Amino acid sequence: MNHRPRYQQIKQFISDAIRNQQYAAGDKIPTEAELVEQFSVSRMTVNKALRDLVQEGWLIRYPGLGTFVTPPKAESPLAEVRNIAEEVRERGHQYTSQVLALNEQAASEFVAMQLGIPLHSRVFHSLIVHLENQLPIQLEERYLAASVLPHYLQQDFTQKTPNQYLSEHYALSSMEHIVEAVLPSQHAKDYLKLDAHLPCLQVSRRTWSGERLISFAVLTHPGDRYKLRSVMSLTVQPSENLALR
Amino acid sequence: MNHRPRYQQIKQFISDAIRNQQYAAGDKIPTEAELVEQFSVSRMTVNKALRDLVQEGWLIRYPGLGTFVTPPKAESPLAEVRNIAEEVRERGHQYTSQVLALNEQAASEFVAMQLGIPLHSRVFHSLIVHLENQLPIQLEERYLAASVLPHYLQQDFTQKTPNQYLSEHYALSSMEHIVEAVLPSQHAKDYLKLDAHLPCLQVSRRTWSGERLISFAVLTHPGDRYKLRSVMSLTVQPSENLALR
DNA sequence: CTCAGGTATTTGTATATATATGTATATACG
DNA sequence: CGTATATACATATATATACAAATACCTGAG
Repeated sequence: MNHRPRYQQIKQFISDAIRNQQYAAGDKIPTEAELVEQFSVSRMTVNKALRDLVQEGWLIRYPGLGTFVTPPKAESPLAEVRNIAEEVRERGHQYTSQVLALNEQAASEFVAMQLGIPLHSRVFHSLIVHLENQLPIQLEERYLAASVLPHYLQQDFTQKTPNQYLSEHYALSSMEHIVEAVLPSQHAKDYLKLDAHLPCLQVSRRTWSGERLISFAVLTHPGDRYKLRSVMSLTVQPSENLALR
Repeated sequence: MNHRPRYQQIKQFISDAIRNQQYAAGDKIPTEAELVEQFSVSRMTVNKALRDLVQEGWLIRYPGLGTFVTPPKAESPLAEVRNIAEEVRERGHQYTSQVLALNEQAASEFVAMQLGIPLHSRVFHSLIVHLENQLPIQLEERYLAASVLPHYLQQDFTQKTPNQYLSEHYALSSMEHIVEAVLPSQHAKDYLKLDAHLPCLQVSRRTWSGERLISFAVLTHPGDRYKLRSVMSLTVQPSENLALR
């Protein structure tokens, strides 16, 4: 069944527990002796796993005391999800953004379903346009339950993208994307300065921290100008307004 | 008798055993020493066979541990890449397909670059439209190096999708997708029966088996009718014709 | 009470051994 | 040149054992 080297499985187990926040920063994790017991391996195998995790920056160890979780750097599994501001700057271009809306709403049926919360419960909403060399490249419409981040509305999102702000408060662990090609909505036409006939890429993204659903965002890109690169599998899914029968 | 090279016979024997489920995913297969015994050959011959099977994605090896059948879930996310025919049938709809083109070509600059092969080398090309209840839902244009699957052109792709055919001959291990929203090409307009102003989802997919790049395909979907669901991260990437400076 | 010293706990490190794969070289054959 | 063999050495995983070093805790002397 399990074919990978034992020490790698142990590494996985521990780093998973840290990502899931079963161990918080500063927590003491089990001793080598306890892990030997738990995994039925020799101490040197456990030691190899822990030394690796120290090397990778997950843990810090003190002889006589134990092994402790180090504060998580940018080393979240979503390191692969690049921040749009960083991407733009890496291309050597100027990044700016405009906050078009930032307010509190009662959850509509759609938003409530996406976030898995009761209808009409309080949600925060933001609408931001991201610009590369003054040219709008992404329209970001985001919703999150008010209880998730009570000070969301006080943030200045021209300085820090909502995604950055979320990452600082939650160890984001998984995402789901649904990608569609659509004609631009009125919003998109206005703020991305698009013609009505230009196709747009619309990405609906939900973000989890462990089991907790944190945020729902709709990202709209001018389709002829940007591509989305994925490292994973895609499966075809019929849209709601599909009339096939 | 059989005068194929010994190492190929060994490859065949092992990959057959995997296909026959004599070894399940994650199972440990015999060590080189044991196979040397069994086939009465030198270790280097066994080693050549096993290295090939690793390259083709069937096996994964660890020094000191052994050789294991590549597991489907943990390390190959492609279990989630659904076959379009199966997806349609799971929705209780009728699946059909039409082969619009099936031929051999010299690799164009674009195709050669995508497949990482020399310019003008021989490639197979197929153009297939997939239909759900008679309605075209995907246009699949596919290229692969002729050396990868010499009998590709002899297949009946109304019975078996190219992807199915590939999976039977290679343990597909990774994919890369680039997703764009575009207006339909002439091909797409003709075969998907779309209006010129309807946005399309265009998915460029490259498929690997281990380290080997197997195939390049462009899948076009009517954007208002289908969505693509992804379970992974996406990063924005500028397209070639981006004029920002 | 403080302090020195012993003890238990925990990690750090080193060595040896067994196993299995990774790689390189030389040779031979058709 | 590709196939196949023979040999040799390197590398990676895992176990077992031993001892060193850092820390915390307890205890008895003063």
